[in-house]
Amino acid sequence: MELKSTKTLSGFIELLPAQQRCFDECAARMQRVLKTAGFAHLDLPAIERAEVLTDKDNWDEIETQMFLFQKGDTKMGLRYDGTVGLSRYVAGHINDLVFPFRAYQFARNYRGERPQRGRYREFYQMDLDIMGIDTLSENYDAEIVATLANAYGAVQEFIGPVNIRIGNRRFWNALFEKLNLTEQQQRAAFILIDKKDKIKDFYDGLVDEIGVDAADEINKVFSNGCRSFAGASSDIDAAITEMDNFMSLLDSMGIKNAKIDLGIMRGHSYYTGIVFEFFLDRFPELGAIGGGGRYENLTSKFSKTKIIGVGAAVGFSRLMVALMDDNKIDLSSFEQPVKAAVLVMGAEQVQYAMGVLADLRNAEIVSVPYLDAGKKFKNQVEFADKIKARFSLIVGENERKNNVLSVKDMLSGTQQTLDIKSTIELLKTV
RNA sequence: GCGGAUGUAGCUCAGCUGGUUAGAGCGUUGGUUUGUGGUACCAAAUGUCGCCGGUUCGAAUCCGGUCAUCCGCCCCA
Repeated sequence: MELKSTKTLSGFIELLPAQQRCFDECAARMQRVLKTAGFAHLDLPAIERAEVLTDKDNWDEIETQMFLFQKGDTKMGLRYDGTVGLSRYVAGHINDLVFPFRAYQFARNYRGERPQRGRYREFYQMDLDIMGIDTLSENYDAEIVATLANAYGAVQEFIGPVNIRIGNRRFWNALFEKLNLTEQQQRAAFILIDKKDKIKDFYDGLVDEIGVDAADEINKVFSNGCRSFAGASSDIDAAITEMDNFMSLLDSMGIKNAKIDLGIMRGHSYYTGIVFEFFLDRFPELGAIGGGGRYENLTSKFSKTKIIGVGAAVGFSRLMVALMDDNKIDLSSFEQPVKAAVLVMGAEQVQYAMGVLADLRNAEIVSVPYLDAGKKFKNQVEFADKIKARFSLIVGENERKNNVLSVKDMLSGTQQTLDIKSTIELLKTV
């Protein structure tokens, strides 16, 4: 019989047990930080109506980017990030929620694009957002960034320290206005600035799009800093003041690893104010490991009420898989979860062994039995060794008759005979 | 959608200037007197060499096509 492939579909991820434990631990720690900051956990549907996911009508074109399908007359698709579903959710439950509304999601998202390194078709993303009706203070922007920084801080022992770069769309909009750029020129300039670090002919490209004079002004932002434009216009001043305020709020919350970098743009067109990206100090080559910003009008297609938000997303799978694949995370602490392997020598001992197992578990000792009692004892010890059990608890005829256990220390190889109570005491102290 | 690379045992790969029964390491199973693992030694099992076609006396090896995977673009809603 021909064997079927055991490989996952391209772009899909699965982890080995130790990796998964590490993944779960990091996910739990980061979520705990968000819960402490009062973010409500939302677990929204993975499938949305196609019209929620896209405004485009060209089914063939968007099918290359998303997973779309049809049941009866309903076109639907898998969500590609948390923001779209959240917008629908908030707009739909506007009377049931208290604003400013803060929520986080930790969920799988799906993209239909062709996979490549660090880009998957199915991945976990952590989204956190604060949304307000009509107004939402820019002070929340700082709170979002500080909260996310703390979430990364909770897993610092695995991923190392992060640094934060802060951009500001408002500043650029004000500058573009001042430079009298057309809408088309603004869009072109946006894209070039966003890709600034990736492309070589940044300046030449700018000149092509918006002319020498404007290109020189934009270059000045990167050479002399945004402050050199102080007084150029009231909008520019307001943007600079906004950034100053933002940075001092971060400082108040103990976040010292942030700096302004106006090259940070973010690809999404919906951002309107502060934008930010997080990077790893130790592995800058991984690129942004999370980011976000302030947006407006994201819910306009669902509600007439104006909802303003600031949010962030963490590419959690991408981050963890990139680090684990290159052995940048030490998994040794995740490889030894079993405290006791209960080895059973002969079917007559099974009943006694099961009682021992229940006692161990009541005492919250992670314990695993080997219940093929007819197997050679050698195989049983080998099993205990392979699962890296700290102790083997041997149950043979003698042990059962005397109501004791042979407790073998798998590191030293030494062995002693103890009753169940003393065994549990020993295991709890190790 | 475009470009590059790769497809050989469960896994990682060698073999590829064409030539008898296709190899290694790891893993798996069994054994080294059967109540004791991590080391060592011995042995065994497993492949239509991705698929289709062509060249040839002869193809894992050369050529064409196709599919798949990986990498890089495009795209990034």
